[in-house]
Amino acid sequence: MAQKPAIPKGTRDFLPSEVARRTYIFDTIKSVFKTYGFAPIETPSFELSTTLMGKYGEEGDRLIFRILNSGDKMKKADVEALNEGNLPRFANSLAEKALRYDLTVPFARFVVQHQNELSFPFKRYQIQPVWRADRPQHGRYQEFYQCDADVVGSDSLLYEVDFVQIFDQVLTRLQIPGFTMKINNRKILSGIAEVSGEADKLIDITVAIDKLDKIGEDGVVEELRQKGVSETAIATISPLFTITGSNEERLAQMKTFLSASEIGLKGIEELEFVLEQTKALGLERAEVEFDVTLARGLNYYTGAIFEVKVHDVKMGSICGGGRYDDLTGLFGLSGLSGVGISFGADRIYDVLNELDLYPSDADASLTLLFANFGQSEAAYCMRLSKLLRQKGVDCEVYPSDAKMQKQFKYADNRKVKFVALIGENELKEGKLQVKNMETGEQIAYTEAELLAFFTA
RNA sequence: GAGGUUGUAGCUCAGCUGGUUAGAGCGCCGGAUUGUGGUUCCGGAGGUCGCGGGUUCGAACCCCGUCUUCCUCCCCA
Repeated sequence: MAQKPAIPKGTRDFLPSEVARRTYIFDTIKSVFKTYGFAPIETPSFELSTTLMGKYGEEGDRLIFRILNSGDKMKKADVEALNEGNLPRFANSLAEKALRYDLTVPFARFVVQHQNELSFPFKRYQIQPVWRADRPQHGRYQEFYQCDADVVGSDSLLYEVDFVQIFDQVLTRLQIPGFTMKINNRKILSGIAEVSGEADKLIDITVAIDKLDKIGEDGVVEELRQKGVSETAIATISPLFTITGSNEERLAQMKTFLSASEIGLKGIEELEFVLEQTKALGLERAEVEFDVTLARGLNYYTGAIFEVKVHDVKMGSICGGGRYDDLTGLFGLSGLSGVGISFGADRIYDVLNELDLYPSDADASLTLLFANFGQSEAAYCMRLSKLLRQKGVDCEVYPSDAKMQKQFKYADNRKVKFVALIGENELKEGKLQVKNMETGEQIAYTEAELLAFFTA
């Protein structure tokens, strides 16, 4: 071994026990999605650059992994653009393909492309990896799995209500003890910008107030100034920083604040509906909080905005989502409203590891190991294994007649539930020894009894 | 993309102002126990000190570059 092999930064390997835990997470999410009527689709891991570029804001483009053209296509490089200093155009000429950055934009592309094969409202879920050329940090990877559920072709707020239930169901089933679902509405943010007289600075304003809990009131004011927001506008916005009380009380205060803004009041109305319906349905573990400062960077959201954070753990949001009225419009099909959510599987995996929340059978391994006592005994065990496997029992025969100590140690490491000891004597007497590795108890069975025991 | 930080055995980490042959615990392998694991006891193997260059009589330690880790921004799952 000349040099130790390595994997790229921000990626990870998963051992069998780790994959078992991740499978448990994926299966939990899938089963809930399914009960709400979502069906799975898949899209390619990479898309045409033009499909992705420009869909995630200025910062987003920087974080998209580009795939270098190969072979003769390299000759298509736009050297002129390079000389002119137009790096984006030069990059586009070098890389016609890019790894997907999220699952929502490819889904919008998918819907437009297959519009005549789908019936609307179209509900799909999608669990696949995405890639971001971000600087890795705790809970931040360059390759990670998103678990998305979206519905397009309906502007019904009942779907927002469903998604709130889905967040609650999934995270409750995963045994996460406490988590808060923050909810806001982009129309309320538009209303704020409108009321302050800076409607054209909507993005700057929302990005700034989104940082309230991080940089504080003074920090937000400072950032607003830097972005060129007027002092009168800042003075108008400032009272929002100190809004408190229950969701109902906050909504009431916002209603007053936005009384002059039609779009703002529309946002309040939508949010009220979702919160009322949610209250009527009830929640298991989720706490719902209306947070005016919740903005979510994605600039395609137009209505509800969601974010979920786990209590008492140092981790960014584990889920996000929202409504986007015209995402498919970017690909030439307008008039379709969509709403969706995303579970960050890798962050959930990290949280569950940190809080040690896996059920004991999440990493269950082999059910039965046949100890190997030699050629003829092993041959008998192989026949018995085949019978058991046909009944769906997972089992295997130890590959060589090594010392019992070694065979048992192997069984122990593999977390095997039972070890069968079938040597010369057992075969002669027709008494097959089966040891329970947890209790240490050992029982002799006839072949028929053994088959019955494991297939019962 | 900006600034900082980390890297020593499979894992977690010691290693003094630069000074012989780089250590420990756990794990691994073997034995005590030739048909019984998870406990105990005894023994053993295992390291180009992330990589490349430089300074020095001498570098795990100092300098430069690079990769990686974690952190703060940016942004986000």
